[in-house]
Amino acid sequence: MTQAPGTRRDIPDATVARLPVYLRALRALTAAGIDVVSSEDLAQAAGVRSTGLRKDLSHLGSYGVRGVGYDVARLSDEIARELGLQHDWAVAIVGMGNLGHALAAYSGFATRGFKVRWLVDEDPEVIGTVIAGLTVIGFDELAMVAGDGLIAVIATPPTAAQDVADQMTRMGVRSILNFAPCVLQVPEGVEVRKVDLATELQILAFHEQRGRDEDDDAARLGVHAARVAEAAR
Amino acid sequence: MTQAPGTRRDIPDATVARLPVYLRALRALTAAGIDVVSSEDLAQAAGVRSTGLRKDLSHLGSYGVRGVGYDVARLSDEIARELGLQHDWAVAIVGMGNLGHALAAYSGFATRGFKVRWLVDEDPEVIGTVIAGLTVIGFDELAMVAGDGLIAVIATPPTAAQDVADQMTRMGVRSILNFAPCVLQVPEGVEVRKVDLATELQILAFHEQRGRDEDDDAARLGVHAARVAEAAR
DNA sequence: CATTGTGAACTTGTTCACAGCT
DNA sequence: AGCTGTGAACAAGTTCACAATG
Repeated sequence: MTQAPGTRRDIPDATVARLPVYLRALRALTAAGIDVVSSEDLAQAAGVRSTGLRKDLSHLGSYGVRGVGYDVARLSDEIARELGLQHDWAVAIVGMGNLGHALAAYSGFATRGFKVRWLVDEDPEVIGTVIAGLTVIGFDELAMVAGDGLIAVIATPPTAAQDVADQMTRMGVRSILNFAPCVLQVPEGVEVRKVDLATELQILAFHEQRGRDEDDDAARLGVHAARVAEAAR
Repeated sequence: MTQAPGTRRDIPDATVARLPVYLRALRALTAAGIDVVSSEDLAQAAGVRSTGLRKDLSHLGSYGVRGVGYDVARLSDEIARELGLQHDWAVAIVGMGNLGHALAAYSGFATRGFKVRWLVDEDPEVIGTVIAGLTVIGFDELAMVAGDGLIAVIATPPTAAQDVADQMTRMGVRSILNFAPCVLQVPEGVEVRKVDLATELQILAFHEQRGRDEDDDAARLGVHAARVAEAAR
């Protein structure tokens, strides 16, 4: 079986995770009026190495010109297409606490392919109130209006998160962004990504502690002065 | 040179990133009154495979008992120690917009080893106001009070983020959690972790689109009925 | 004898070196 | 001449199979 036209040339997960970053950098270049960029410069802007960038882009096909670089507009389109961003995706935010509020008001979604279309809560006190121009609805109402391809953002307390996930998957949602600090159990085929603030801080704490120990080692070895000098450029 | 006591047996990054999840699961077990757990059960709770969990824990040392499992309290302590969570870490949140507000009010930090100690903004209108029980201060004031080991959370618009990062690193901060959708340039030795909401959604969009295409393929191949039956268990 | 801990096999991701184009 | 695209080497991470052991 050969590669049919339009067949998924499968792109490594690590590459997919970087495409949004490239896209953002490309959009910034467009805004700056730059329309051709080398892998070296784009890599710099995206915080990766040029050789890795080229390998990533090679998975999408050959859109660069040797000796010249990449056409910014063309590459943007190509990446956007690959990520499925030709049209906007509808997003439902569930859980209207502090975080839910902030997410509802966050302007960064609209410019990057997402339309917050529904705000959901289970508290009757909250249902019906208007947040950031949208009326908060309950699950039953969401179940009636939710279309295909809806992306759910869970911003509830962790105790409620699994129940919310169950309800969402039952109504056909296949993509979930989970802000609740807990592991979600979902049926196969449902993709969950998590954002866990405390976890991120704990990872930083590990490195902070390690850095400290290294400083101790350095001091013991008398390297400290050299390091300070270096830090001062 | 042999492994001195207390020397960094270096733990793989991938393992470090999972330790917080294990810790959370262990704390939940403690709360439930369970004091011994098998790798199988803990892995389930943490959303990983038992064999991977055991490999991860093996990097910390041997704290399990063969034929029995792990002592929940002991393992919790061990992981907390490894992450440097014996004492709380001070956190400064910079940028008091929507997101900054929500983060300042977020209760999930305190219970997991972090104390939000400073709220920072550059707007004179905002400086001096009280948010979640803390008075917002300016950078100059932060520079005077900030001690060693401070963790900075950047919740400013992307245009301000690099400047903030520069100021923070200049005052000795070595750990940054960046919520602004941009790449930060920092000196060597400074650890940056980023949380980018739109990026996460774009990764989900990729999988959502791919799932859709696969459904199309399946339908074309007449596999759809089988899949539906399977999904219904 | 159930369960941990681990070398070895495998898979995925990154870097290097350089051939291939324009 | 300059920059992309890519196979080959290397490194990191995951899974497997099973020996070790309380």
